[in-house]
Order: sequence, then C-alpha cells, then structure tokens
Amino acid sequence: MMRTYTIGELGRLTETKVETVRYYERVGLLPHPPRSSGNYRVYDDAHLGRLGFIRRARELGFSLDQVRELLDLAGQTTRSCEEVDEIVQAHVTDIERRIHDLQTLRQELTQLLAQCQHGKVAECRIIGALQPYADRPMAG
Amino acid sequence: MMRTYTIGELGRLTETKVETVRYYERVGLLPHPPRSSGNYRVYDDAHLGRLGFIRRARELGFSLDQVRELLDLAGQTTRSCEEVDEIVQAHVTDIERRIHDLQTLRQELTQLLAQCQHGKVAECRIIGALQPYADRPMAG
DNA sequence: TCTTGACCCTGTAATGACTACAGGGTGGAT
DNA sequence: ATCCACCCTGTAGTCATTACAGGGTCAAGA
Repeated sequence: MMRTYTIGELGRLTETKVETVRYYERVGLLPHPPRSSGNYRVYDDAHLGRLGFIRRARELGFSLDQVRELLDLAGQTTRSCEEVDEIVQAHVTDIERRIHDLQTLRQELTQLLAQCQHGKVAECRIIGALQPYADRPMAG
Repeated sequence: MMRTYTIGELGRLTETKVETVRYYERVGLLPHPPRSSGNYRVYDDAHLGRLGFIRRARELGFSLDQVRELLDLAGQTTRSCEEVDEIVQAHVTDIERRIHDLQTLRQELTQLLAQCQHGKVAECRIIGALQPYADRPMAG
C-alpha cells in the first residue's frame, strides 16, 4: 500500500521545480526512480524524504557537496555524529565571515551615501570614491 | 608622452587576472584597445582608470550590470547624481537583507549545534531536524 | 644566431545550482 | 477525436570569472 508520486507531485510537496528534481537525479543526489509504462518517473515516500532533506539543507545554506556529505552520514546511523557537527560548525563559521564582510561593505557604502551632496555627477563624491586614479582620464 | 601598458601590467596594477581583463573587454565594460605590431593589446591611463573603477565597484559588491550603469552615469558629468545615489541606496538595501538572512540562518544552525548530544547519528538531532518526513524511510 | 622563458593571442569549456527552452510523448476528461 | 496538463530528453543559458589547449611574440643571455 505504498503511496507513489509523479515528479510534479513531488515538486509541489517539497517546493522544488520539476527541472530541479531531475537535476538532483542527474548529479546523483536522488536515486534513479523506477519508471511507469509511459516512461514517467515513479517516486515513493523514501524519495520524498530524501528530497525533503536536501531542500531543508539547501534552505540552511549548505552547498550540494555538503548536502551529499550530510546525506551520506545520515545513512550511517551507528556512527558518531561528530562529523555532522563539524560540517555544521564549519558552515556557521563561514556564515559569520560572510556577515562580517557584508557589514564592512554596508558601512563603506553608507559612508559614500552620507558624502553625496546631491549635486552634479562631476562633483559626486560617490563617483569620485570609485576612481582610484582620479587624476587620470577615463576611457569609455 | 603617454604611458602605455601591456595587459599583464594592467592586471598587476589593478589586481585583476589577465583573463578577467579580456573578459571585461568581451562583455563591453572595457573598450577594445589598439594593438601593437605583434597583436598585443596596448592600454593607456584611461584604460587603467576605467578598469580601476570597475574593480573598486566590484569590491563594493556591485554586479557588472550595476557597474555598467555607474560607468555610464560617471561619464555624464553634468547630470544630477540622483541616479548614482539610487543605485548605491538599492545596493545597501540588498546588502542589509542579505545580512538579515544570514543572521537568521546562523541562529538556526547554532540552535541545531546546541541540541547535538554527540552520540550516534541515529539519535542525532541535527540529522533529525533536517528530515521533514522523519516518519518515512529515506532513499539512498 | 639560437634558444630559453616569460609573456601574449584566440577559442572553448568549466565552475554552482539551477532555470528555460525546443520538440516531442502520455494520460485522463470531455 | 481533441484538448490540456503533465511528462520525457537534450541542450543552452544564467553570473563572473577561471582554466586550459595550442599556438605566436619579444627581450635577454650563451
């Protein structure tokens, strides 16, 4: 009494475009499902679970390679979850670095905006700040 | 008495890979420079200035399309710098959204890490939290 | 003069993670 | 019979580079 799903149903259930489901299959994240007589892909609950896992991990910002590792580890149920922890920890560190970079960027841009006197481009401090060789002409 | 540069010199001065300089030319961000007798690209200070502008704007996170707009506006010196302001402001808003998204993500992941009991994968809360259909089997 | 070696040239393909067709077949309802 | 929504494969596009492969150029040293 196993429920089956077409690729469209699977997509709706996991908020994944049909093309993306096929893409995951192509790159080996989803197993090749059996086919119907009309050559349609036939999915079951195991596929639904696996695709759900992938999408949730992607939402959390993991790369497909990281997702691959996590899926692999998730299958080895008796193993210590140390490596899972490491992957997540590394990802948090990466996210923190990106937050920091973006904050630096925002500050630079905000300072540029504060300097703008809303005059003509010729005197614009923003444009000026973008020109590291302001004494030279600029090609166009 | 105009200084000229080879593509390699230009790259060193602006911390740009040679391939990237050629790429900017291909997509129309840099004008086609004149060529030497041996078919080498010959750049001058105007090119240096323009490439510097591009690289600085890229460092500040502007897309190449935004850089194109900024370069275009920078050339229209008598125009009001309102549009420059708008582009930068839109970019700041975008960056703020990204910072916010990343902060949300970091919090979710930090919570996952806090729940990890460092046991076996079978009981791992992290893996569990990634499985939206935890009652179902998972294909592999 | 010859030969290194560093540089330059073009053109094409790869990266990540999809997305968007084109051109066709299937399935169920009317 | 016909319609439409859905499915199929295969290929190419996105963004901003980067990485070759397979050649040509140029200045210096032996």
